[in-house]
Amino acid sequence: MTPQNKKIPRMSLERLPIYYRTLCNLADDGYQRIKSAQLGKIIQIEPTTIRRDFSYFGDLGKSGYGYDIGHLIEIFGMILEVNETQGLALIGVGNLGRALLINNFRRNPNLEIITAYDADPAIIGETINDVIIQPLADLQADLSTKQIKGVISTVPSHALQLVVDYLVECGITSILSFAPEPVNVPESVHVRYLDLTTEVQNLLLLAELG
Amino acid sequence: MTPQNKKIPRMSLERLPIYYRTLCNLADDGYQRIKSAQLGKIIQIEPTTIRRDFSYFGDLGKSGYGYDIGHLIEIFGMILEVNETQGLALIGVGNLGRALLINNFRRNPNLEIITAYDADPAIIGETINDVIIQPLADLQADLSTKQIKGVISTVPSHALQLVVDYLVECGITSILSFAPEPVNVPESVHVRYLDLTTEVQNLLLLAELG
DNA sequence: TCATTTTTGTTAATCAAATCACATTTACAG
DNA sequence: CTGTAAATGTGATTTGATTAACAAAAATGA
Repeated sequence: MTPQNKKIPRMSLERLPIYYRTLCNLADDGYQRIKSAQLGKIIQIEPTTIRRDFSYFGDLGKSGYGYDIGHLIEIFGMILEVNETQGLALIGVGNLGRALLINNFRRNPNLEIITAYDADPAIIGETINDVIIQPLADLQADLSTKQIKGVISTVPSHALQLVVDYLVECGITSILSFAPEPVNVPESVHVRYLDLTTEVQNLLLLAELG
Repeated sequence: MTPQNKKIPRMSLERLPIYYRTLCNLADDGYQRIKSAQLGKIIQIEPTTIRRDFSYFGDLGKSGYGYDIGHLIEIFGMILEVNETQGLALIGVGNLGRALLINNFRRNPNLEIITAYDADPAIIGETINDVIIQPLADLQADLSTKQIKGVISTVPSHALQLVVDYLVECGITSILSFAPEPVNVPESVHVRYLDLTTEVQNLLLLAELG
C-alpha cells in the first residue's frame, strides 16, 4: 500500500512514537535491521500488529529480511516532524507545571516548552529553566513571534473552560489538559485529557475487577 | 441485568471514575436526579453508552424518570472503594515525583501517597508533605505495617526493570509508570504506562493527521 | 543456480466497543 | 384513573482494531 491512500487508524498513529523511540534506541545500540517478531518482543506488541501499522506508511520491509532500522527512523521521523522543534506553551505553573518546565522534555530534543503563563501575580516574572512566567493575556502577542504548536494546561477545573475559550480564540488547535473536566471546543480543536487521579483510580480498579 | 453476571468491559470500568466524580459534583450542586441525556452532555459521552455502562452495575434507573444521583454515587462509590483510603507508594522523587507528593491527590481524599523512595542518598531522610523519603530497600518492611494498594513510579527507563522486579518480588500488583519502556511482569501484575512525552507527541500527531 | 527458509504484506476471521432502534416501563398531567 | 410523553435497558447492528492464516517475495546456504 502506498502512503496516505487510506486514513491511518488512530491506534496506529498512537503507536508511532513508541516505534520511533524504540528504533532510535536500537540504532544507538548499533543495530541496523529488525524483524517484526523481534520488535514485538521488545515493545510487547504482536508482530502482526506492527507489520500492519508499518504498512500504512508504505512498503517498508523486505520479505525474508525484515526492516532497515535507519529507513524506518527516517520515514517515521518525517511523519513526527522530529527535525523541526515543536514549540509548546505551558499554562498553569503550579507544582506540576513547574516539574514539567524543569524537565522540559529534555530527552526529546524536538519538544520544548518555550513560553509559560500563570494567573498568580506573585510568580509572574519568575524565570524557570530560561522560560519567563507571563500573564496569560500575553499569549496572543507571543503567538505572532513564536511558533507554538500546542498548549499544555495544568489549569484547575473551575478556571479551565474560560482559559480554553481564550486559547481557541487565539487560534490554538492542540491542548493537553491535566484536569479531568471535559471542555467545549469547536470540531477543529483537539483536546487530550490526562488526569493523574483518574489514571490511578483506573489502575486500582482494573487490578481489582479487570 | 444483575451485577457481576458478566465480565464488565474494560472501557466501562475506565469510565467509572468519570461518572463518579461528575455525579458527586452534581450532588454538591444540589441536584438529585439526572437522565442519561443530560449527563451525556456534561461529560461528552453518548447517552446510550452511559446507559449500557450503568446497566452492568445493576438496574439503576427508572423509565420516564432517569437516575437517582445519590443512589448512583452510593453504588459507584462502593465499587471504587471510596470509603477506605487507598495507600500508594511513590518511587522516584525527582521533579515530577516531588510535584505528585506535594499535590498528593488532595482533591481525592481516598487516594494518598503514604511512602516515598528514592535511590539518591542526598535526599533520603528529607520530608515532603509529611512523607519521609526512604531507600527503596525499605519498601518490603513497610509493606508489613502499611496498606499499600499500588505504586507510582517515576523511575527513569534504564533503572526501571530492576525496580519493577523488586516490586513484584515484594508482592506489589499495581504499578503506574511514567516511563514509556514496557517492563516484564507476571500475568498477575498490572502495569499502566503514562508517558508525558508520548502524550504530547500523540496530541500533535493526531491534530496533524487524525 | 536452486531449494529451503524466512519474513513480509494482506485477506479473512475474530473480538470488543459504540451506536441504533425499539419494546417496555414509569412518570405525570388532565 | 387514564392516556400521553419520556426515558430506560437491551437485542441487533455497525464500526474499528486485533489477530490468524497464508500467498508472495527475498535471502541464504549448499
